[in-house]
Amino acid sequence: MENTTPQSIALHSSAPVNLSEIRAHCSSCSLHQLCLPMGLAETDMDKLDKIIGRRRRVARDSALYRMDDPFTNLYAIRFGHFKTYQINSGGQQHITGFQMAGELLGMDAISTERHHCDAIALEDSEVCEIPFSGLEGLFGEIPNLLSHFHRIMSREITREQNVMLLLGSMRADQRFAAFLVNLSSRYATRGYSSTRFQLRMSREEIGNYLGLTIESVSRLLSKFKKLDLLKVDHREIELLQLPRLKALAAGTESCG
Amino acid sequence: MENTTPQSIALHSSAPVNLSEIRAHCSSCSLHQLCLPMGLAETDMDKLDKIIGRRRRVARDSALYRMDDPFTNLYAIRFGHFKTYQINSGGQQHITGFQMAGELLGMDAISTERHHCDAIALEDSEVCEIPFSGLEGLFGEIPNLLSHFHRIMSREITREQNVMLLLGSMRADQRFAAFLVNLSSRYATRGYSSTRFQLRMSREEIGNYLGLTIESVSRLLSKFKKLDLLKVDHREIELLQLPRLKALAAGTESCG
DNA sequence: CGTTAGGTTGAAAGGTCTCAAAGCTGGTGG
DNA sequence: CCACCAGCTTTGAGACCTTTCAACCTAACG
Repeated sequence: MENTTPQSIALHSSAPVNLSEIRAHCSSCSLHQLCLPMGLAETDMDKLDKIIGRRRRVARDSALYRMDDPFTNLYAIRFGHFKTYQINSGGQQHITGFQMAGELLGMDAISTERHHCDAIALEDSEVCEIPFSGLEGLFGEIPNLLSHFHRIMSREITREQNVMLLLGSMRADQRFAAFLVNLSSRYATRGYSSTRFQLRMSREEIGNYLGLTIESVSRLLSKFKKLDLLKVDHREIELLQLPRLKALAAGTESCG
Repeated sequence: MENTTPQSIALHSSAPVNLSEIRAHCSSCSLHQLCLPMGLAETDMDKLDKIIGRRRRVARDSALYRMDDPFTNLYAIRFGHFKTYQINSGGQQHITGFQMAGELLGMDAISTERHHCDAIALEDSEVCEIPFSGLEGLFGEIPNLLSHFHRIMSREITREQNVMLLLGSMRADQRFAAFLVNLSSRYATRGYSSTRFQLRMSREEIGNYLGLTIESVSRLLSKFKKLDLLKVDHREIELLQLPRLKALAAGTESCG
């Protein structure tokens, strides 16, 4: 049996993180049309490569960073999934997002130079460390990089506004449908199936994110199954009627 | 009676916006330690002045921009208050934020070059138009401006995460307490009283923002009044026990 | 002084949560 | 190979919180 896949390396090592000191190369990365270097010329991508730190493995359930950690790097996800959550003063956590390959983590830390949330790997994952000071140094040289960085931050703002919309004005079934539709489209842009995928998070994590209890999520899954909107087997999901799910999320259609 | 105050100009003119063509000057603006030019040297502030467009009046209830409007400017609020809201596919609106003097509007439009929400003045207000292309041109020249801009965008991300926390995991009374405490601290940083201020938004708008009905907001006000946490007279509010309100928002204390 | 918009209050309904129990699955050890 | 356990999930019943629906109030305004 081969022992060289990322997962196996992480699993067989004693240390859960920082396993890989391999330098990252944007130009050879399959995600570069989705990630920070999007649209960059080859020469500019090389410059970006020079400032990018090592690739870093993060084993399942371990932290990429924790709240209040000093901010030095942004992280681009190479593969795997993460969740980010805040802990309120009552001690309970609330998940603010699930992130997947090609997405950038840590932007909320720029303002105070400390991370505002915990970022935990949902499965064995790998990220590129992007030292922010190095990135700032490149902005003057590569205007395209700067403007794309602004677009990424702006997109994060609109993403969060959509979640506010979801939490502030949708019923439980709408929220859950919107959640599934959102995952679906993100997998689609990554070249995966928009109708069959694996949930990387537990029911509890889904509920926490959507402002629902685990029982409500479970009931909604059962209800959607009964309505033939989807099939579930553990975390394996197949969306049978994506259009109806979209209509449900939009509030156009109701599931009495 | 004088007819030269910002309000009266706006009120007596036929056109609701674009009344003022006076060029803005950051250095003479009382908000420059709160706003985009924060921490800038005098000479850099002058450069910023050169690219900043006119000041623009926005009469109460009229739009600074609308969803899908093409994005050309960011806006810094000089005085007055705004609300921003999204409209979901069902046609109902959801308020994503209330903005006040010194805060920046429009950052969510950078990613798609179209505005993602409506921005409506809650009272007669004035903003500085900041052409984004001009701002981008300055970033290379003034690194401090760029890094402060990044801090502002990052702060917007954390602000929204806090709202997600509020909507996703707080009870109605906690939400309302958190809302009041938030306003209180923002007025405090602007040099106003942290305990006495005027609500610029209707009960309906508060409820919409907090994911509650107008009736719930009204009941919470009555409840808080009964508990001697505050006094209300229409939109005039006095917080009588800010510490207890903070404890309520934090979930440390409960109001049975 | 009637009208209107915004706000308050009450009673009933509804949705989601809480609590509880049971089912399923994968891992462990005999 | 099977029994057993722990963790996650599902399902049910009742409670609770917030909403809905309705009536009433108040201030502003023509």
